Amino acid sequence: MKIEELGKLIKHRRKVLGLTIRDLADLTGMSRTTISQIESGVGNPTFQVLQNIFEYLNLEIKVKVKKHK
Amino acid sequence: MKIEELGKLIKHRRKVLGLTIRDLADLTGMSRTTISQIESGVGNPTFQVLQNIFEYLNLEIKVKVKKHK
DNA sequence: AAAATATTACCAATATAATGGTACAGAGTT
DNA sequence: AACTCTGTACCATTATATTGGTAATATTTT
Repeated sequence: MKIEELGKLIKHRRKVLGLTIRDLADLTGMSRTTISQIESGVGNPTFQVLQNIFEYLNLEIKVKVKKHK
Repeated sequence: MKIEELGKLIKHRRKVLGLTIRDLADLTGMSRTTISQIESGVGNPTFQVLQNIFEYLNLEIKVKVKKHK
C-alpha cells in the first residue's frame, strides 16, 4: 500500500463519517495541515499520527506476510 | 496494533528470515539505530521507513474498517 | 449571482525522526 | 582467559515531520 492510496482511503473514510478536515483535526488534536497533506499523498506521517487518525475513523492497521505468487 | 506489537512483529519476522539488524540496515539503507529502536518499541517511525523495512521482510500493510463489537 | 464553507498553498518556527559514530553488555566460540 | 558477533545505550548533528498562522482556491449553499 502506497502513501497515495492510504491518503485516498483516509479521505474517503472521513467523508463517509461526515467529517471535515477541521473536525478530524479537532478530534485528534492535530493540525489541519498534517491531515490535509496525508490525504493529498504529500507528506510522510509517523506511525503515531496514523494511529491517532485511525482511532477516530474506526480504522485499524494490519500487517501481513505477503503471499508469494 | 500498537507500536510495541509492531516492533515485536518486525523482530520476529527478521529472525525468521535469518537476518541481523545490520543485515537489514544494509539492505534497506537505513541506520541500525532506527531499526533497533523500532523493534524495541521505542521510536515513532514514519510510513516510508516502515514501507522500506516491510519490503525486505516481505510484509505488507493493510488497513481495515474495525468491526463493531 | 453572492456568501458561506471547506480545502489546499505557502511559509517560518518548533518538535522530533533519522543518522552515524563510539562505547557498553551479553552470549557464544576458541 | 581473550575474541567475535549481536544488540542496545548514548550523544551530537542533520533531516524532516508537525505546527499554526494567513492567503488563495475550490466547493457548496442560499
